Amino acid sequence: MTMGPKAKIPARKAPASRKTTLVRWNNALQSRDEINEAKRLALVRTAGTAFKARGFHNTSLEDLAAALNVTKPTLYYYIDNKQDLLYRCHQYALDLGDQAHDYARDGQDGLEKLLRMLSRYIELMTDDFAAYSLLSDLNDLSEEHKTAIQKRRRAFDTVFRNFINEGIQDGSIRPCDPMLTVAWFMGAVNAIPRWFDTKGRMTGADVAAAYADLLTRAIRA
Amino acid sequence: MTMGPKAKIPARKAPASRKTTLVRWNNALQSRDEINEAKRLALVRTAGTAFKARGFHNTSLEDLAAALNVTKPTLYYYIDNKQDLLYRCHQYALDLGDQAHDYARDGQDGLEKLLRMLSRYIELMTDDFAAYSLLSDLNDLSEEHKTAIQKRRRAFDTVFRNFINEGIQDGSIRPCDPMLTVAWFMGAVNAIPRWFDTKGRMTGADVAAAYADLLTRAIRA
DNA sequence: CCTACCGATCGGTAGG
DNA sequence: CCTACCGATCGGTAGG
Repeated sequence: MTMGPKAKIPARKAPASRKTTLVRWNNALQSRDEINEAKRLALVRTAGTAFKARGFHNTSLEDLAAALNVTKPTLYYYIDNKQDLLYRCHQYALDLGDQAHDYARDGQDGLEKLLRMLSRYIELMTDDFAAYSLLSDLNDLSEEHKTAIQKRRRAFDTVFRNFINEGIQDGSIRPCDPMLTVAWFMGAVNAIPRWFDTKGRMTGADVAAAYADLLTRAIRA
Repeated sequence: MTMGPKAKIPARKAPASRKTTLVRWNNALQSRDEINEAKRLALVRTAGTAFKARGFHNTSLEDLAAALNVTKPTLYYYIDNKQDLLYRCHQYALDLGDQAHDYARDGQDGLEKLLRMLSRYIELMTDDFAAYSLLSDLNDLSEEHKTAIQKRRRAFDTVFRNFINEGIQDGSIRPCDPMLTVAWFMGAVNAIPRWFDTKGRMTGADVAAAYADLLTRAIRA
Protein backbone atom coordinates (compact mmCIF):
# COMPACT_ATOMS: atom_id res chain seq x y z
CA MET A 1 0.00 0.00 0.00
CA THR A 2 1.71 3.19 -1.14
CA MET A 3 0.47 6.57 -0.10
CA GLY A 4 1.69 10.14 -0.40
CA PRO A 5 2.73 12.45 2.42
CA LYS A 6 1.80 11.27 5.88
CA ALA A 7 -1.82 12.15 6.68
CA LYS A 8 -2.10 14.75 9.40
CA ILE A 9 -5.69 13.98 10.26
CA PRO A 10 -6.38 10.60 11.80
CA ALA A 11 -8.31 8.40 9.42
CA ARG A 12 -11.94 7.95 10.40
CA LYS A 13 -12.83 4.85 12.35
CA ALA A 14 -9.25 4.11 13.38
CA PRO A 15 -9.20 5.58 16.87
CA ALA A 16 -6.50 3.57 18.65
CA SER A 17 -4.61 2.09 15.73
CA ARG A 18 -0.83 1.93 15.32
CA LYS A 19 -0.96 4.50 12.53
CA THR A 20 -2.43 7.24 14.68
CA THR A 21 0.12 6.54 17.34
CA LEU A 22 2.84 7.49 14.90
CA VAL A 23 1.87 11.13 14.70
CA ARG A 24 1.33 11.68 18.39
CA TRP A 25 3.76 14.15 19.93
CA ASN A 26 4.34 15.47 16.41
CA ASN A 27 6.63 12.57 15.62
CA ALA A 28 9.05 13.62 18.33
CA LEU A 29 9.20 9.93 19.13
CA GLN A 30 11.10 7.47 17.00
CA SER A 31 9.08 5.25 14.75
CA ARG A 32 8.81 1.57 15.40
CA ASP A 33 11.36 0.87 12.68
CA GLU A 34 13.79 3.38 14.06
CA ILE A 35 13.48 1.88 17.51
CA ASN A 36 14.10 -1.59 16.17
CA GLU A 37 17.08 -0.37 14.19
CA ALA A 38 18.51 1.30 17.27
CA LYS A 39 18.13 -1.91 19.22
CA ARG A 40 19.75 -3.90 16.47
CA LEU A 41 22.63 -1.47 16.44
CA ALA A 42 23.02 -1.79 20.19
CA LEU A 43 23.17 -5.54 19.76
CA VAL A 44 25.79 -5.34 17.03
CA ARG A 45 27.93 -2.99 19.07
CA THR A 46 27.63 -5.09 22.20
CA ALA A 47 28.51 -8.16 20.19
CA GLY A 48 31.52 -6.51 18.58
CA THR A 49 32.88 -5.44 21.93
CA ALA A 50 32.32 -8.83 23.52
CA PHE A 51 33.72 -10.78 20.58
CA LYS A 52 36.82 -8.65 20.69
CA ALA A 53 37.25 -9.12 24.42
CA ARG A 54 36.57 -12.84 24.62
CA GLY A 55 36.33 -14.18 21.10
CA PHE A 56 33.36 -15.14 18.95
CA HIS A 57 33.09 -18.73 20.18
CA ASN A 58 33.71 -17.81 23.77
CA THR A 59 30.74 -15.46 23.77
CA SER A 60 27.30 -17.05 23.88
CA LEU A 61 24.11 -15.39 22.78
CA GLU A 62 23.04 -15.78 26.37
CA ASP A 63 25.99 -13.58 27.37
CA LEU A 64 24.95 -10.91 24.91
CA ALA A 65 21.33 -11.07 25.98
CA ALA A 66 22.37 -10.69 29.61
CA ALA A 67 24.52 -7.68 28.74
CA LEU A 68 21.45 -6.10 27.14
CA ASN A 69 19.09 -7.16 29.91
CA VAL A 70 16.87 -9.31 27.74
CA THR A 71 16.63 -13.04 27.18
CA LYS A 72 18.21 -14.97 24.38
CA PRO A 73 15.09 -15.62 22.30
CA THR A 74 14.53 -11.88 22.16
CA LEU A 75 17.71 -11.43 20.16
CA TYR A 76 16.25 -13.53 17.38
CA TYR A 77 13.77 -10.80 16.65
CA TYR A 78 16.68 -8.61 15.55
CA ILE A 79 19.03 -11.11 13.95
CA ASP A 80 18.64 -14.34 12.02
CA ASN A 81 21.28 -16.24 13.93
CA LYS A 82 24.71 -15.89 15.45
CA GLN A 83 26.54 -15.91 12.14
CA ASP A 84 24.26 -13.18 10.89
CA LEU A 85 25.26 -11.12 13.89
CA LEU A 86 28.93 -11.60 13.08
CA TYR A 87 28.21 -10.65 9.50
CA ARG A 88 26.65 -7.40 10.66
CA CYS A 89 29.77 -6.64 12.68
CA HIS A 90 31.83 -7.03 9.54
CA GLN A 91 29.49 -4.86 7.51
CA TYR A 92 29.70 -2.17 10.13
CA ALA A 93 33.50 -2.10 9.97
CA LEU A 94 33.52 -2.05 6.19
CA ASP A 95 31.16 0.90 6.23
CA LEU A 96 33.89 2.79 8.05
CA GLY A 97 36.16 1.98 5.16
CA ASP A 98 33.66 3.50 2.77
CA GLN A 99 33.55 6.63 4.88
CA ALA A 100 37.31 6.88 4.68
CA HIS A 101 37.09 6.46 0.93
CA ASP A 102 34.68 9.37 0.63
CA TYR A 103 37.05 11.53 2.61
CA ALA A 104 39.98 10.60 0.35
CA ARG A 105 38.56 11.99 -2.88
CA ASP A 106 39.60 15.54 -2.07
CA GLY A 107 43.32 14.72 -2.23
CA GLN A 108 45.42 16.48 -4.88
CA ASP A 109 47.54 13.58 -6.07
CA GLY A 110 47.79 9.83 -5.60
CA LEU A 111 49.92 10.04 -2.48
CA GLU A 112 47.69 12.57 -0.80
CA LYS A 113 44.55 10.60 -1.51
CA LEU A 114 46.20 7.49 -0.16
CA LEU A 115 47.26 9.23 3.02
CA ARG A 116 43.87 10.84 3.56
CA MET A 117 42.11 7.51 3.23
CA LEU A 118 44.59 5.75 5.48
CA SER A 119 44.49 8.36 8.22
CA ARG A 120 40.74 8.65 8.22
CA TYR A 121 40.36 4.90 8.32
CA ILE A 122 42.66 4.61 11.32
CA GLU A 123 40.84 7.37 13.13
CA LEU A 124 37.45 5.79 12.57
CA MET A 125 38.75 2.38 13.50
CA THR A 126 40.41 3.39 16.75
CA ASP A 127 37.32 5.30 17.69
CA ASP A 128 35.06 2.34 17.58
CA PHE A 129 34.36 -1.22 18.58
CA ALA A 130 34.08 -2.01 14.91
CA ALA A 131 37.69 -3.00 14.86
CA TYR A 132 36.70 -6.40 16.09
CA SER A 133 35.86 -7.86 12.73
CA LEU A 134 39.37 -7.14 11.46
CA LEU A 135 40.64 -9.71 13.92
CA SER A 136 37.88 -12.15 13.24
CA ASP A 137 38.26 -15.47 11.54
CA LEU A 138 36.31 -15.35 8.29
CA ASN A 139 35.74 -19.08 8.66
CA ASP A 140 33.16 -18.30 11.31
CA LEU A 141 30.93 -16.78 8.66
CA SER A 142 28.63 -18.74 6.40
CA GLU A 143 30.01 -19.44 2.95
CA GLU A 144 27.90 -16.73 1.30
CA HIS A 145 28.68 -14.12 3.94
CA LYS A 146 32.35 -14.98 3.79
CA THR A 147 32.39 -14.46 0.04
CA ALA A 148 30.54 -11.18 0.39
CA ILE A 149 32.97 -9.85 2.98
CA GLN A 150 35.99 -10.93 1.00
CA LYS A 151 34.60 -9.16 -2.02
CA ARG A 152 34.10 -5.90 -0.15
CA ARG A 153 37.55 -6.16 1.37
CA ARG A 154 39.09 -6.72 -2.01
CA ALA A 155 37.27 -3.69 -3.35
CA PHE A 156 38.65 -1.65 -0.48
CA ASP A 157 42.19 -2.82 -1.23
CA THR A 158 41.66 -2.04 -4.89
CA VAL A 159 40.91 1.57 -4.06
CA PHE A 160 44.27 1.77 -2.30
CA ARG A 161 46.02 0.10 -5.20
CA ASN A 162 44.48 2.53 -7.64
CA PHE A 163 45.67 5.47 -5.57
CA ILE A 164 49.17 4.02 -5.69
CA ASN A 165 49.04 3.60 -9.44
CA GLU A 166 47.73 7.14 -9.73
CA GLY A 167 50.59 8.35 -7.55
CA ILE A 168 53.16 6.55 -9.65
CA GLN A 169 51.68 8.19 -12.75
CA ASP A 170 51.58 11.69 -11.30
CA GLY A 171 55.03 11.34 -9.79
CA SER A 172 54.08 11.57 -6.12
CA ILE A 173 54.89 7.91 -5.42
CA ARG A 174 57.99 6.01 -6.48
CA PRO A 175 57.48 2.93 -8.66
CA CYS A 176 56.58 -0.04 -6.51
CA ASP A 177 54.42 -3.17 -6.49
CA PRO A 178 50.94 -1.89 -5.57
CA MET A 179 49.59 -5.24 -4.42
CA LEU A 180 52.50 -5.89 -2.11
CA THR A 181 52.60 -2.36 -0.79
CA VAL A 182 48.91 -2.42 0.07
CA ALA A 183 49.27 -5.81 1.75
CA TRP A 184 52.12 -4.36 3.77
CA PHE A 185 50.44 -1.31 5.19
CA MET A 186 46.97 -2.78 5.48
CA GLY A 187 48.48 -5.55 7.56
CA ALA A 188 49.95 -2.93 9.83
CA VAL A 189 46.73 -0.93 9.97
CA ASN A 190 44.39 -3.82 10.55
CA ALA A 191 46.56 -4.97 13.44
CA ILE A 192 46.08 -1.70 15.31
CA PRO A 193 43.03 -2.90 17.27
CA ARG A 194 45.17 -5.68 18.70
CA TRP A 195 47.22 -3.27 20.76
CA PHE A 196 45.55 0.12 20.63
CA ASP A 197 44.18 1.28 23.96
CA THR A 198 41.61 4.05 24.03
CA LYS A 199 43.00 5.14 27.36
CA GLY A 200 46.66 4.87 26.30
CA ARG A 201 49.19 7.64 25.74
CA MET A 202 48.34 7.98 22.04
CA THR A 203 45.07 9.02 20.44
CA GLY A 204 43.78 7.47 17.26
CA ALA A 205 44.84 10.65 15.45
CA ASP A 206 48.37 10.26 16.81
CA VAL A 207 48.58 6.74 15.46
CA ALA A 208 47.12 7.84 12.14
CA ALA A 209 49.70 10.61 11.81
CA ALA A 210 52.59 8.32 12.74
CA TYR A 211 51.53 5.57 10.35
CA ALA A 212 50.97 8.06 7.54
CA ASP A 213 54.46 9.39 8.13
CA LEU A 214 56.05 5.94 8.02
CA LEU A 215 54.17 5.07 4.86
CA THR A 216 55.12 8.35 3.22
CA ARG A 217 58.81 7.80 3.85
CA ALA A 218 58.55 4.30 2.46
CA ILE A 219 56.84 5.08 -0.83
CA ARG A 220 57.13 8.74 -1.82
CA ALA A 221 59.03 9.49 -5.00
CA MET B 1 69.28 -44.07 37.43
CA THR B 2 72.26 -42.35 35.86
CA MET B 3 74.87 -44.28 34.01
CA GLY B 4 77.81 -43.54 31.76
CA PRO B 5 78.11 -44.34 28.08
CA LYS B 6 75.47 -46.70 26.81
CA ALA B 7 76.52 -50.33 27.47
CA LYS B 8 77.41 -52.17 24.31
CA ILE B 9 77.00 -55.60 25.79
CA PRO B 10 73.48 -56.60 26.79
CA ALA B 11 73.12 -56.82 30.56
CA ARG B 12 73.01 -60.39 31.82
CA LYS B 13 69.59 -61.85 32.51
CA ALA B 14 67.71 -59.22 30.55
CA PRO B 15 67.23 -61.07 27.30
CA ALA B 16 64.05 -59.51 25.90
CA SER B 17 63.79 -56.33 27.90
CA ARG B 18 63.21 -52.85 26.55
CA LYS B 19 66.80 -51.84 27.33
CA THR B 20 68.36 -54.40 25.05
CA THR B 21 65.94 -53.52 22.33
CA LEU B 22 67.37 -50.04 22.28
CA VAL B 23 70.75 -51.05 20.94
CA ARG B 24 69.49 -53.41 18.29
CA TRP B 25 70.36 -52.33 14.76
CA ASN B 26 73.06 -50.12 16.29
CA ASN B 27 70.46 -47.56 17.30
CA ALA B 28 69.50 -46.96 13.70
CA LEU B 29 65.94 -46.97 14.99
CA GLN B 30 64.45 -44.09 16.89
CA SER B 31 63.94 -44.52 20.60
CA ARG B 32 60.46 -44.69 22.06
CA ASP B 33 60.74 -41.07 23.18
CA GLU B 34 61.84 -39.93 19.76
CA ILE B 35 58.95 -41.73 18.14
CA ASN B 36 56.50 -40.17 20.54
CA GLU B 37 57.98 -36.76 19.96
CA ALA B 38 57.72 -37.22 16.20
CA LYS B 39 54.08 -38.17 16.55
CA ARG B 40 53.40 -35.20 18.76
CA LEU B 41 55.03 -32.94 16.21
CA ALA B 42 52.90 -34.44 13.45
CA LEU B 43 49.84 -33.70 15.54
CA VAL B 44 50.89 -30.11 16.18
CA ARG B 45 51.59 -29.51 12.52
CA THR B 46 48.33 -31.09 11.42
CA ALA B 47 46.49 -29.01 13.97
CA GLY B 48 48.18 -25.80 12.90
CA THR B 49 47.29 -26.40 9.29
CA ALA B 50 43.70 -27.31 10.07
CA PHE B 51 43.18 -24.44 12.50
CA LYS B 52 44.46 -22.04 9.88
CA ALA B 53 42.20 -23.47 7.20
CA ARG B 54 39.00 -23.75 9.21
CA GLY B 55 39.56 -22.05 12.55
CA PHE B 56 40.24 -23.46 16.01
CA HIS B 57 36.61 -23.89 17.00
CA ASN B 58 35.58 -25.24 13.65
CA THR B 59 38.10 -28.06 13.90
CA SER B 60 37.24 -30.92 16.24
CA LEU B 61 39.74 -33.31 17.74
CA GLU B 62 37.86 -35.96 15.83
CA ASP B 63 38.79 -34.15 12.62
CA LEU B 64 42.44 -34.11 13.58
CA ALA B 65 42.40 -37.75 14.60
CA ALA B 66 40.83 -38.69 11.28
CA ALA B 67 43.49 -36.72 9.41
CA LEU B 68 46.12 -38.74 11.25
CA ASN B 69 44.27 -42.04 10.88
CA VAL B 70 43.82 -42.66 14.58
CA THR B 71 40.91 -42.19 16.94
CA LYS B 72 40.32 -39.21 19.17
CA PRO B 73 41.27 -40.82 22.49
CA THR B 74 44.65 -41.64 21.02
CA LEU B 75 45.46 -37.97 20.75
CA TYR B 76 45.22 -37.64 24.50
CA TYR B 77 48.35 -39.69 24.87
CA TYR B 78 50.29 -36.87 23.21
CA ILE B 79 48.50 -33.79 24.49
CA ASP B 80 46.69 -32.84 27.67
CA ASN B 81 43.70 -31.31 25.95
CA LYS B 82 42.71 -29.13 23.04
CA GLN B 83 43.95 -25.91 24.60
CA ASP B 84 47.29 -27.56 25.24
CA LEU B 85 47.48 -28.39 21.56
CA LEU B 86 46.84 -24.79 20.65
CA TYR B 87 49.50 -23.74 23.12
CA ARG B 88 52.01 -26.01 21.41
CA CYS B 89 51.17 -24.39 18.09
CA HIS B 90 52.00 -21.03 19.59
CA GLN B 91 55.23 -22.28 21.09
CA TYR B 92 56.27 -23.68 17.76
CA ALA B 93 55.78 -20.34 16.03
CA LEU B 94 57.62 -18.46 18.74
CA ASP B 95 60.54 -20.84 18.39
CA LEU B 96 60.84 -19.61 14.82
CA GLY B 97 61.16 -16.12 16.22
CA ASP B 98 64.04 -17.27 18.39
CA GLN B 99 65.76 -18.76 15.38
CA ALA B 100 65.45 -15.45 13.59
CA HIS B 101 66.91 -13.73 16.64
CA ASP B 102 69.96 -15.99 16.59
CA TYR B 103 70.49 -15.18 12.96
CA ALA B 104 70.31 -11.44 13.62
CA ARG B 105 73.27 -11.22 15.98
CA ASP B 106 75.79 -11.12 13.15
CA GLY B 107 74.55 -7.76 11.88
CA GLN B 108 76.99 -4.84 11.91
CA ASP B 109 74.72 -2.10 13.19
CA GLY B 110 71.21 -1.67 14.57
CA LEU B 111 69.55 -1.40 11.19
CA GLU B 112 71.30 -4.43 9.78
CA LYS B 113 70.44 -6.57 12.80
CA LEU B 114 66.83 -5.46 12.54
CA LEU B 115 66.63 -6.32 8.86
CA ARG B 116 68.32 -9.68 9.30
CA MET B 117 65.89 -10.66 12.02
CA LEU B 118 62.88 -9.45 10.10
CA SER B 119 63.84 -11.17 6.86
CA ARG B 120 64.69 -14.42 8.51
CA TYR B 121 61.47 -14.38 10.47
CA ILE B 122 59.42 -13.85 7.34
CA GLU B 123 61.22 -16.63 5.53
CA LEU B 124 60.68 -19.09 8.35
CA MET B 125 57.08 -18.06 8.74
CA THR B 126 56.11 -18.35 5.09
CA ASP B 127 57.82 -21.71 4.96
CA ASP B 128 55.68 -23.26 7.59
CA PHE B 129 52.25 -23.96 8.95
CA ALA B 130 53.38 -22.26 12.12
CA ALA B 131 51.97 -19.02 10.93
CA TYR B 132 48.59 -20.11 12.18
CA SER B 133 49.10 -19.01 15.74
CA LEU B 134 49.74 -15.44 14.62
CA LEU B 135 46.15 -15.30 13.51
CA SER B 136 44.82 -17.07 16.53
CA ASP B 137 42.69 -15.54 19.22
CA LEU B 138 44.68 -15.62 22.45
CA ASN B 139 41.39 -15.90 24.30
CA ASP B 140 41.22 -19.52 23.21
CA LEU B 141 44.17 -20.30 25.46
CA SER B 142 43.93 -20.96 29.16
CA GLU B 143 44.75 -18.00 31.36
CA GLU B 144 48.24 -19.29 32.22
CA HIS B 145 49.09 -20.20 28.65
CA LYS B 146 47.82 -16.88 27.43
CA THR B 147 50.06 -15.05 29.87
CA ALA B 148 53.03 -17.17 28.87
CA ILE B 149 52.53 -16.50 25.18
CA GLN B 150 52.05 -12.79 25.71
CA LYS B 151 55.26 -12.69 27.70
CA ARG B 152 57.25 -14.40 24.97
CA ARG B 153 55.72 -12.15 22.34
CA ARG B 154 56.61 -9.10 24.33
CA ALA B 155 60.18 -10.35 24.65
CA PHE B 156 60.32 -10.78 20.90
CA ASP B 157 59.09 -7.23 20.36
CA THR B 158 61.62 -5.97 22.86
CA VAL B 159 64.46 -7.43 20.82
CA PHE B 160 63.24 -5.44 17.84
CA ARG B 161 62.91 -2.30 19.93
CA ASN B 162 66.43 -2.71 21.23
CA PHE B 163 67.77 -3.02 17.71
CA ILE B 164 66.01 0.21 16.84
CA ASN B 165 67.47 1.99 19.82
CA GLU B 166 70.87 0.63 18.91
CA GLY B 167 70.43 1.87 15.37
CA ILE B 168 69.46 5.32 16.54
CA GLN B 169 72.60 5.38 18.69
CA ASP B 170 74.94 4.19 15.97
CA GLY B 171 73.36 6.46 13.38
CA SER B 172 71.95 3.81 11.07
CA ILE B 173 68.32 4.57 11.98
CA ARG B 174 66.69 7.97 12.20
CA PRO B 175 65.18 8.97 15.54
CA CYS B 176 61.70 7.45 15.87
CA ASP B 177 59.34 5.95 18.45
CA PRO B 178 60.58 2.35 18.81
CA MET B 179 57.34 1.00 20.28
CA LEU B 180 55.20 2.43 17.54
CA THR B 181 57.61 1.47 14.79
CA VAL B 182 57.74 -2.12 15.97
CA ALA B 183 53.95 -2.26 16.25
CA TRP B 184 53.77 -0.97 12.70
CA PHE B 185 55.98 -3.46 10.96
CA MET B 186 55.13 -6.43 13.15
CA GLY B 187 51.50 -5.83 12.30
CA ALA B 188 52.44 -5.99 8.64
CA VAL B 189 54.61 -9.06 9.10
CA ASN B 190 52.22 -11.04 11.22
CA ALA B 191 49.48 -10.48 8.67
CA ILE B 192 51.49 -12.18 5.92
CA PRO B 193 50.02 -15.64 6.56
CA ARG B 194 46.57 -14.19 5.87
CA TRP B 195 47.34 -13.71 2.22
CA PHE B 196 50.59 -15.49 1.42
CA ASP B 197 50.22 -18.44 -0.89
CA THR B 198 53.02 -21.00 -1.09
CA LYS B 199 52.13 -21.58 -4.70
CA GLY B 200 51.81 -17.87 -5.58
CA ARG B 201 54.04 -15.74 -7.73
CA MET B 202 56.26 -14.66 -4.82
CA THR B 203 58.45 -16.81 -2.62
CA GLY B 204 58.86 -16.17 1.07
CA ALA B 205 62.29 -14.72 0.32
CA ASP B 206 60.72 -12.31 -2.17
CA VAL B 207 58.30 -11.06 0.44
CA ALA B 208 61.07 -10.80 3.01
CA ALA B 209 63.20 -8.72 0.65
CA ALA B 210 60.32 -6.43 -0.30
CA TYR B 211 59.26 -5.86 3.31
CA ALA B 212 62.85 -5.24 4.38
CA ASP B 213 63.15 -2.66 1.63
CA LEU B 214 59.97 -0.85 2.64
CA LEU B 215 61.05 -0.81 6.26
CA THR B 216 64.51 0.45 5.38
CA ARG B 217 63.13 3.37 3.42
CA ALA B 218 60.82 4.24 6.28
CA ILE B 219 63.35 4.31 9.10
CA ARG B 220 66.93 4.63 7.87
CA ALA B 221 68.81 7.73 8.91
C1' DC C 1 9.56 -10.02 24.97
C1' DC C 2 9.56 -14.41 28.06
C1' DT C 3 9.40 -19.56 29.81
C1' DA C 4 10.55 -23.87 28.68
C1' DC C 5 12.79 -26.97 26.01
C1' DC C 6 15.09 -29.71 22.25
C1' DG C 7 18.99 -31.54 19.41
C1' DA C 8 23.52 -31.75 18.13
C1' DT C 9 28.19 -31.21 18.77
C1' DC C 10 32.16 -32.09 21.05
C1' DG C 11 35.71 -32.23 24.60
C1' DG C 12 37.06 -35.49 27.59
C1' DT C 13 37.17 -40.19 30.19
C1' DA C 14 36.61 -45.29 31.51
C1' DG C 15 38.43 -49.38 30.78
C1' DG C 16 40.69 -52.48 28.33
C1' DC D 1 45.79 -47.52 20.44
C1' DC D 2 40.46 -48.57 20.34
C1' DT D 3 35.21 -49.02 21.68
C1' DA D 4 31.84 -47.00 24.07
C1' DC D 5 30.07 -43.42 26.47
C1' DC D 6 29.14 -39.29 29.47
C1' DG D 7 28.26 -34.32 30.61
C1' DA D 8 27.95 -29.76 29.49
C1' DT D 9 27.34 -26.10 26.51
C1' DC D 10 24.84 -23.70 23.40
C1' DG D 11 22.45 -22.37 19.17
C1' DG D 12 17.97 -22.32 17.97
C1' DT D 13 12.66 -23.00 18.34
C1' DA D 14 7.71 -23.59 20.11
C1' DG D 15 4.21 -21.23 21.80
C1' DG D 16 2.31 -17.74 24.03
